[in-house]
Amino acid sequence: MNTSPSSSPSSMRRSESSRRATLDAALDLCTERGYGRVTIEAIAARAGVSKKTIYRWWPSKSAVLLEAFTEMLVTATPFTDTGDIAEDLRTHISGAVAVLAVPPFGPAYAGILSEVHHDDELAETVRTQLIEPRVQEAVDRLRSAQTQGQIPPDADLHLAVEMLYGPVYYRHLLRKPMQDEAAVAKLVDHVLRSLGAAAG
Amino acid sequence: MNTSPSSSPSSMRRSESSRRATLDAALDLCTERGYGRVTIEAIAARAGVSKKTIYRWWPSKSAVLLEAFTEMLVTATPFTDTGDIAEDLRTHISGAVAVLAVPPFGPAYAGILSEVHHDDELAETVRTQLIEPRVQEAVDRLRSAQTQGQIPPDADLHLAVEMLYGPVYYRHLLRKPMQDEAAVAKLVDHVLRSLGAAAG
Amino acid sequence: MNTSPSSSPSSMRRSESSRRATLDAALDLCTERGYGRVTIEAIAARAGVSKKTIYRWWPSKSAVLLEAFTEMLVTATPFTDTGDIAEDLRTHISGAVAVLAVPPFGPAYAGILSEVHHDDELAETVRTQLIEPRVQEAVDRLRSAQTQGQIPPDADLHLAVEMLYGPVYYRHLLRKPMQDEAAVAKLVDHVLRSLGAAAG
Amino acid sequence: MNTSPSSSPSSMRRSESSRRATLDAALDLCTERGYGRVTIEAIAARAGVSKKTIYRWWPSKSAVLLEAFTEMLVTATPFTDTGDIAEDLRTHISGAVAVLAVPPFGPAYAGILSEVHHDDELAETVRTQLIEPRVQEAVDRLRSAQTQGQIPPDADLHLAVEMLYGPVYYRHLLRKPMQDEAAVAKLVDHVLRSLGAAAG
DNA sequence: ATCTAAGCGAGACGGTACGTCAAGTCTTACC
DNA sequence: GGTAAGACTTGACGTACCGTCTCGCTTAGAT
Repeated sequence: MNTSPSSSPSSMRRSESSRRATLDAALDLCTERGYGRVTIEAIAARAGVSKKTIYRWWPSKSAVLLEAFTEMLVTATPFTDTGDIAEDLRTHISGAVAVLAVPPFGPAYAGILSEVHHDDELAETVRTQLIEPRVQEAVDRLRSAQTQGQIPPDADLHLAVEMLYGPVYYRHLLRKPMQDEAAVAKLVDHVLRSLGAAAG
Repeated sequence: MNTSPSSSPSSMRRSESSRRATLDAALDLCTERGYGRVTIEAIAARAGVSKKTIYRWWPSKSAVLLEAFTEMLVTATPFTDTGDIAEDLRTHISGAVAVLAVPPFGPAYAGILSEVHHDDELAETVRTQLIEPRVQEAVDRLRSAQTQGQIPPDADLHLAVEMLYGPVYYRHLLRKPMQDEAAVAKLVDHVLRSLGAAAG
Repeated sequence: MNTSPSSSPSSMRRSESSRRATLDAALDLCTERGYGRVTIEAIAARAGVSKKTIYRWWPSKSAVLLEAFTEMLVTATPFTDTGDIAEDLRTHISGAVAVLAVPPFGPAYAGILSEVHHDDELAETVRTQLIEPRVQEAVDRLRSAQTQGQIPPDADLHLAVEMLYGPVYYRHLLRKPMQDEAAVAKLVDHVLRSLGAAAG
Repeated sequence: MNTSPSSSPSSMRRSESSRRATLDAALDLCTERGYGRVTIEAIAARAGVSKKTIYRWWPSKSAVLLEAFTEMLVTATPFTDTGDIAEDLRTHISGAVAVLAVPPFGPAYAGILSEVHHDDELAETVRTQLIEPRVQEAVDRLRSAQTQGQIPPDADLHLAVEMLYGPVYYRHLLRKPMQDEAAVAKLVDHVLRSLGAAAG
């Protein structure tokens, strides 16, 4: 695992304090003015860091925010195995919904996704650093439920994950986030039922 | 139905030719350079229209592209009623997937969504002009299937629509669009089954 | 003599009320915001007159202000003949200084002069309508003094006029206007002495 | 003496080559299209300099041209002391007339003066950087003549300077520049005579 | 223990686009 | 036909950020 998701000059002489100040300033600005109004210029000014330093270590402002965002997400949506697949999916999805509900993470993530379409490198990073690990965890948990007979052996687990995350993204992007635990539970139930599982 | 989706001064003296040239130029530029590199400046130059005129009738570049995009979408994803709900949902979702697959509409829509999070007015327009009419059509069709007994009477139709559109959006935003008709069919089957419908 | 110093279509159907409203609005705006910030746009709005109408009758905003300014000046600096040339010159120059000291005339005139250098037509109008009549009056009065023996017969009267007006313009343009009657009197004395006249 | 006539950030890091290119481009454009048609936009384009850089160092286009003009004038109108005050004044005034006769300096200066009336900062700069040093030189030279008895001890030297420069400005602004050395000589003679000096 | 090369802050630079303003032209409807 | 209203193209405004580029400075690793 690459412990430094950001990039090039690769040096031990990198200033950790500059890195921290940059990430913090970026999140603060994102909270205050929204993703679209965050600029490298402003991050540098706020962090007391030179623009050059930012450009040395990150390719774009979305990369900065992505790093800050990822740091957060890793700890926020753990995957548990209580033996009850429905319970565990509810916990996981609720965690994701909760993170998106807390400024600045929701807007920041929407902003990052907004640039995925015209930034190939960013798209790659989002997929490999953020999406795939999470999807893999979900698939793994589903597969374990499968071996325990809670889910039919021929179920399409990747489709299931998409049916779980899809509505979450859909609502987040249209700014009508999932309201409560009940909505999440209902979604999880439907997805499990669509796989042919016994009702939750 | 609002016949003039764009905005303020409201006048009969508005030049239709300027409006057309603007929308066309916007889409062309979106194809050529991608949403992120479209600028009002460039649209104006390409359309042979003054920036002032654009600013007079639209609040932002996303509003311009949204209008162009909406014009297209209205005719591209009609709702049919063949009596077979699975068939009709497949047709509709496939239409949406197909539109998103054709440049410049896919990138344009991703770009528009990307600004929904920091542009309240745009968000409102997207929801009322674009999303809700389409969702309503889908819900209507599902309800009709419900009265015909193809779907249980207590099914949550709005959730169903979200489970259909959700993965489409999810994949579009992560740039892994639905590959083929089979994938769409599988999704539709799962959603219907999650509602407790008889298998497709 | 051309009674309508402004220009082209020459019609009896011209609206006098529009003309008045335009000139008044122009002077008002000149007082309020200074010559540089007067615009045709603003004059039209203030006067309740269409831009087209202004462009129909005047070639530029300086032409508008020049017409308004000239109307005023005609009556403000009369030439008297008390028999005492020094007295009469003092009266005349003091009149000119006084007009320039009253907003909006001073700034307006400075503004008009400022465009003389890149507007040939305006330059011509300023010279023939404004400067030359006034210079001629001064020369005439000096000549009359000459025939009365108050000034030597070989004196260069045009140079004298320039030595009188020169410092007035010089100070006006550098925004250090003549302070008082005494300064004017001193100037007149010096000019007369430079001509070889008996001391005032 | 202020070695950096232009303004604010005051830095050693300023690019001299940008400064030169800007001043040169400004004068060139002034020659080609006249003061009124010179724009910051065009200066920047011609000089290969960014607009930001111009705005960083000068408050307005007149300030740019003033700096260029001042550089020229300093060397063009030196003050000599041949012992003959009339001779020296003729030399000085002829120098000023000559500079104004050479495009782009005459039109540039008229343009600058044209903005003195609605630009307080510019007015201050023109007075302190351009006018007063020159006036002071003239007054000094006149005072030296005074101590040598060429001019009466009670003569008003500042008035004399105004009588010299006044007609030059007057004629320049009305675009009837002094024609020749003889005209300048005549003016100088009259001014000296007005002071009570012995005839030239 | 001192070189020395890197990272660093600061910020000037050439650019692109922004959103606004006014210029001057043109069209529509009124009188 | 002159007029008020106002949409239109053009082009400049002054500002904000972009990403690149010196500058000196500090600072850690290698000499």
